Amino acid sequence: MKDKTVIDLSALRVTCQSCGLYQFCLPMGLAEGDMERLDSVIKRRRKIEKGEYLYRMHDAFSTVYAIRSGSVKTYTSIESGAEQVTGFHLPGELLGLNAVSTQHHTNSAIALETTSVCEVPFERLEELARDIPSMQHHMLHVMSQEIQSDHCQLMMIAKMPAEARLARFLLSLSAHFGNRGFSATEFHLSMSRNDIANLLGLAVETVSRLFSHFQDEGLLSVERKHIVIHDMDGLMNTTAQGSSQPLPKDSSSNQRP
Amino acid sequence: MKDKTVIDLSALRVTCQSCGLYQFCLPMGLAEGDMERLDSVIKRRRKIEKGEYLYRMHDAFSTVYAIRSGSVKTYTSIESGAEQVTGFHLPGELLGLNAVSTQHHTNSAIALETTSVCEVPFERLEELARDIPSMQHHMLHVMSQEIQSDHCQLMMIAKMPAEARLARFLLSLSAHFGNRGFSATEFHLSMSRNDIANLLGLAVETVSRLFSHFQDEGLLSVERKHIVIHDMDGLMNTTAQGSSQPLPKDSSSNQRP
DNA sequence: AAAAATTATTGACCTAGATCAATAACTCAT
DNA sequence: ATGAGTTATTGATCTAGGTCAATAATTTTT
Repeated sequence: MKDKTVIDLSALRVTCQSCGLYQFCLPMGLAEGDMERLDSVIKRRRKIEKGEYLYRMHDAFSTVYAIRSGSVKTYTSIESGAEQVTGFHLPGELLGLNAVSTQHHTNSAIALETTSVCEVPFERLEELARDIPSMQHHMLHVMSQEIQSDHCQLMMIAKMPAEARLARFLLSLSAHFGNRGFSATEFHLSMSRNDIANLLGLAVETVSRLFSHFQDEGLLSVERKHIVIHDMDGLMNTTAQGSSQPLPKDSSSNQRP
Repeated sequence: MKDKTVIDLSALRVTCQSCGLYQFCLPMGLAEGDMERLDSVIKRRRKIEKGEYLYRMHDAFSTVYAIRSGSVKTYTSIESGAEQVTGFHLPGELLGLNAVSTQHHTNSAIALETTSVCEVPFERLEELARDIPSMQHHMLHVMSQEIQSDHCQLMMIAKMPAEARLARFLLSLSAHFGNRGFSATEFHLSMSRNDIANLLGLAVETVSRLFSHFQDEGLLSVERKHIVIHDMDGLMNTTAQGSSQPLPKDSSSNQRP
């Protein structure tokens, strides 16, 4: 039986210090006083149910979002109707900054499960960034990371075989969870096979077959969305399409899994 | 016969106002006084011969580069030796910002032809950005644009057939030149077929065949690196793999709000 | 200016992964 | 619980584009 008051209390106190993720999130590296200024700017905490949108492509841009819990899929689409998943986003990640240049969102963000986010008005954040050098730097840092991770994704889709792409995807998820104190070898996929396939530029069927194949090889166990990695090194080896294995680093403190 | 003194004079005066590209470049939208402050920060003008590196992957990051003339190819590589071209960069573009997060470059930038760049020490730029709101905004703007263009590239490689990828590539070059007052229908490719293929995630042979194919269709003439587009609409149609044609927008016609 | 090296084109063939199709397993609304 | 609608798995086939190979055009080196 749960004590409702505890839940309500935590919901009321919207402070970064009280959030377990603050060292991965926006306030990363801020001095105490600056963190309070940031707190005063964070509008509120919002709860998003599975399938709800955080924002949609073409929406006016005014707010960036920090994920507290849950997970979010972002994707762009073109007129022809084709969609491209651009990433899955986990707690601590900052979403929406890439709309700065157009002033409207160029992708949609939809919750993959019940998700809680902090909303930060971008204008206020820009003001803060002027006064707090480390905040300004952090925003550039976050965007720079996103670019790097996009380049990595590009390379993966353009140059690596299907097997290596899925292995890398799983390893990066694993690293992400590991970094945050969760199990790196056993976790839950909040996204569908379809979404994974789309992100990796593959057909669903290929992803399905690869999961089965990895399982047959004894590299992992997969049962629907539950993954247990048995042979991390083995998985890594499959990501090396040439000779030496390129270890996948957690694009961590932020960005894509 | 050329008058050397004119050339020397323009080389001496390192001011943004005197540069034909200033409305596409870093000083975009700056007030006059602010532009002078920017001028005082720009270290020098550097000339890079074809094949020389502006910077290499893993180099320490200290400087961002604005291209004045010529063109630059950026690419990342992984341990296995595979390389991924991440972009071709033309006058007015700003290079290097994506190294902010790691403090060292994660890609290499090599000149495709004789190229002239302005060097801006990043630390000084960060300082300026604190004092000049529109400069801070512009830096975020540039990075946001880069992310959007990477997402577009991702979508292209993951979802579009080879023909559409090359057509889009040519159209975006065309738009870029058009925007800068050059011919949108006749231009020179400074990059090799190999580089184009790499950027688009294709084999050289495929690119070659597609050029021939486009020519057979009467869409364009190609002679080595010289391109003349005859049927812009026709080219656009080939980029629509489904139904309606997604018009390619120039990746770098920066508009400040 | 000739030789060597690089870059581009074209053809013949082949394969990784897409597509099509048929179940099976799960989710959700009633 | 029950049926409708998803989502996942597996097999059979097909194809876009990759690979291999030969040649030509161009650039670079000597």
